[in-house]
Amino acid sequence: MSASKHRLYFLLQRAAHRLKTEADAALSEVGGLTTAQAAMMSIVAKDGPVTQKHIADTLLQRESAITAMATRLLKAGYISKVRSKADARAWSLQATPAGFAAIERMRGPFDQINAKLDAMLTESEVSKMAECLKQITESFAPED
Amino acid sequence: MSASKHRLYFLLQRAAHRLKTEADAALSEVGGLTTAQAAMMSIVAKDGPVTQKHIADTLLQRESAITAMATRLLKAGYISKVRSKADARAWSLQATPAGFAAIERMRGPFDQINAKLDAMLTESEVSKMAECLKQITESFAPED
DNA sequence: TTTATTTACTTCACTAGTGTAGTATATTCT
DNA sequence: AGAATATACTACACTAGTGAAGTAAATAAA
Repeated sequence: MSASKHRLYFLLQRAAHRLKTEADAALSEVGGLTTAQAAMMSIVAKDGPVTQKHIADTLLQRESAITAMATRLLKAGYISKVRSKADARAWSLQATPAGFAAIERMRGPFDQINAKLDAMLTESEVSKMAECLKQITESFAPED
Repeated sequence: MSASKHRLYFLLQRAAHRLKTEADAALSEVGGLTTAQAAMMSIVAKDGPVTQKHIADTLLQRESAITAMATRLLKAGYISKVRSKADARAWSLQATPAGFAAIERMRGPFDQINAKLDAMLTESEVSKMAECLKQITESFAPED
């Protein structure tokens, strides 16, 4: 049991938590977005008008989490939320100019974090890590 | 920028979140503990009577998070909380028999998760991952 | 020995997620 | 077309964390 010997689960959670907290601190300095908000905004900005289901699927989260996050982003003025013309059940979310601006502001801090990661890991370590993390996410996908 | 190209930050958060959700579901079936509670209980059980500060340092979390978690674990009857004899400010937390029993029950599900990880990753991948995750946690330690 | 500072913990308002139970609209099956 | 089912979202109670502001005890400095 190599994974249990190394306590891989614990190490993964701890690293993720530490990195998230650090990123949140860096983002709060330039203002506007938290890392969780940044994750959702990136999808909204990139994939054009999206439904909440699309976001939930991409982030591997529940629809209820997206409802709550959309409410916060709406209140902050970063997204617009109108009924989808194709489906009366669904919403159509889009980034506002203020939303795009907030995404721009967060780029700097995020580049710095990535630079720090690149400084401590070799290129092959990064790509190896990425591969393993993808595999973990896939293998632990719901209902399998 | 290898890390940004691979979106390492995003992959790490997503894998951690997915793994945690899956582990929580598995633990809830045997009953008693969540993964967050399991993390704290492991420390309390292993390191004997501990202060909340010790737990906060080990888990890289704020003292306020530990206060809240200790309250829940106390209510569940998994720990005892008495004043430290050495330091009147501090508490002395210890696992109760019910706490030890809960830890035992969670071992099965956790072994299964580790087995799944071992099945999809080679031993060298696991140890390499562990090393990288430790390095990330250290490099992003507070105040540096 | 007083004073200042640090330390261990608490409280509070907040973000952010799960999971369950609901509503309203779409879709599929006879 | 009508009935059954699936889908998109909401509401709610809950866990779990941050960060700031506070209290009381311990330690260090004067």
